[in-house]
Amino acid sequence: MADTNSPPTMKDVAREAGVALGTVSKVINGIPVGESYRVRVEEAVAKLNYRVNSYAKGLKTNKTSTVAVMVPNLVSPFFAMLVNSIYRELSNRKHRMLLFATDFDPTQEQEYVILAEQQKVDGIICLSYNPELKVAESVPVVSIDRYFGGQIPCVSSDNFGGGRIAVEKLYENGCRNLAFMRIGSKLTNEPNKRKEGFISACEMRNIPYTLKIVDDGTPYSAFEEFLQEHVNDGRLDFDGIFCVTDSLACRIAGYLRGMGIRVPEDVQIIGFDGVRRFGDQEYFCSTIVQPVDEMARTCVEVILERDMGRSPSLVCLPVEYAYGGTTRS
Amino acid sequence: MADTNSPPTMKDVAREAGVALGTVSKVINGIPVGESYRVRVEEAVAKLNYRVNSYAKGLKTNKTSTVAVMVPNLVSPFFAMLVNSIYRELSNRKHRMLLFATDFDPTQEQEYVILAEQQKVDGIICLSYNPELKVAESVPVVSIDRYFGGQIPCVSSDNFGGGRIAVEKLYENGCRNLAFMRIGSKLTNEPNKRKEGFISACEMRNIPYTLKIVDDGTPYSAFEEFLQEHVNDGRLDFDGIFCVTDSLACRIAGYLRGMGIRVPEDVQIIGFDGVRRFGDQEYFCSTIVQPVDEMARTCVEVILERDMGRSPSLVCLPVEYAYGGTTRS
DNA sequence: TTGTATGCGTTATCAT
DNA sequence: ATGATAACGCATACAA
Repeated sequence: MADTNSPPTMKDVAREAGVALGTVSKVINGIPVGESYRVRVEEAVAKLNYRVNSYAKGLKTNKTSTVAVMVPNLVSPFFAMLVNSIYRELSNRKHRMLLFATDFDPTQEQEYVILAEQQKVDGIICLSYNPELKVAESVPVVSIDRYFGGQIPCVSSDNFGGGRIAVEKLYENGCRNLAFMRIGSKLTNEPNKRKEGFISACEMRNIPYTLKIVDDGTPYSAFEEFLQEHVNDGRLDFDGIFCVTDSLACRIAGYLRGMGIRVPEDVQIIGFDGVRRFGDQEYFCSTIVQPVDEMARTCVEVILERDMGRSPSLVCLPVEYAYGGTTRS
Repeated sequence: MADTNSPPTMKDVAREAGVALGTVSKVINGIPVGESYRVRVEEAVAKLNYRVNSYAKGLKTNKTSTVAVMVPNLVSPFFAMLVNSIYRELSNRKHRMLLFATDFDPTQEQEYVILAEQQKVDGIICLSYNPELKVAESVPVVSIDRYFGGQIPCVSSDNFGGGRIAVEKLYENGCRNLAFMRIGSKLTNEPNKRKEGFISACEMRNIPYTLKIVDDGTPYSAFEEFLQEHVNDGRLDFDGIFCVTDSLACRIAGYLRGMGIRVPEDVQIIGFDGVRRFGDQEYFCSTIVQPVDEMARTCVEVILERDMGRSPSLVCLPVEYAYGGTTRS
């Protein structure tokens, strides 16, 4: 037995089993073959511990069963949750996940798209901050939370509806003077609609509101100063605050408590995302929960089944409110 | 121009540039070639938007520049942090990351190892819960937090030292009656040494201590009941608790506060891991911080440079205490 | 039903 | 220095 230390190939299996190469291939791929042949091949496979070489297979078939997933990072719990769900979905469909973290850098995003193209992935699922991302025609792409125009389908949650729900909930809980707070890129992405929904609901109900919106990179102390400006005689001007993310909501709650203002007794706060402590414990704050599993499932479906009929260009999934301690039940 | 819609190959580039195939390959790989040839090839590459097919390359060279990373999930902040750091490290070294989530399931772990082998990855970095994981000789493996024996190098933080540091810190802060709490698999992995370190330090200082250790799958209410049993006249028997993870520490703190016992005034708590709210904000609790970046760097180094001299079989990296609100100061 | 031969896109070994 | 050609491991069309 010429047992070199390199992994066995189909040829080795064929020799071991005393059959032809094509027969081995058929057995491996579940194509019917004479019973006795099948058994002999299977024995040889087991004996040699044979593993099909996906690189050879991918080269031949032009299918890699691999999808690239591109997000800013993995430490933000929302991204982590999203990637986790996408992974599960891909795994269920027998696909591998090649992961790229962009750190919000448009240049890196473009480089990773090129890498993914080289890897001949079956598709790219991206949460991109590059408004002019270029990607080859030949590789399917689905975008999360950013609408690139008709060519690239976009999956997002109902950000507008979420903004409205937050206002409705705060109103229902007795709030009559609201504030919206946001920090983030100026790019026109879907999450911007959280603000639109907030405004729309406030105006419909005739609720006075204030917006505090700052660009990415602004120190968070800007929010603290803003809050201090709105405290008179130890009382905050607002009795309800809607924050663009749970992360911001928690920061705001911390500032307020530090200023001696009680949450939720004096002011109620609702965030957005629906992330949980340690991934599976309670919500960090009362929040508008994004349907992460459905978003992940939709992304994967669109990527893997896009050829059957043009897929919808923008799918918007429903959100819901969840109590997390920063509202009155 | 026969412009089929399939991506251009080297052959197309060669034809476009009017040179031979080998010349194109050399240009692509930075092998010196006549100036005029190089320019023509580069122009053709740009014009056709050519991308090297890594599957063909990988098949030929038997190197894929891809590393498989296997963790239980991505939503636990510690795993998320770890994967994030490993990703950065791989990315710096121009490697791709193929990610597998095992959900703590030994069967899935074994299947993923086979998948990774098929993918011909350059190595596998795993945080495994399968004590008898089988992996082909030909693919390098590094294990995190579990020592498999001499063949497979293991990277972990100084769990024993961390346990000692926790005790020292609690003692220094005035605690004189300690408890250790743990939930997790019975498997002998490195984190078990947190308990050993705790005991060792307690005995060295002659501090009375109690252990509350339950198996994976036990409901958390077991801890709550345990605590209730140790409350007399509204006072807890212990004045310091060391928990095996930050996650558990936060749960314990929650139970205690619910029972009217103040943290850190009545009892101080130290966790383990050093995870932060939203990945980048404050620590969840006072904690023993694992050197995640160093662990990631070490894993990647061991995987990518293992052939030069036998790599150490067990590397243990230093941890440190950090204040996070559940201790005094 | 089984075996043989060709080619996927690339690198590398040859002559030229 | 450059161009033709043989593998890499597999799937598949075709011949037996």
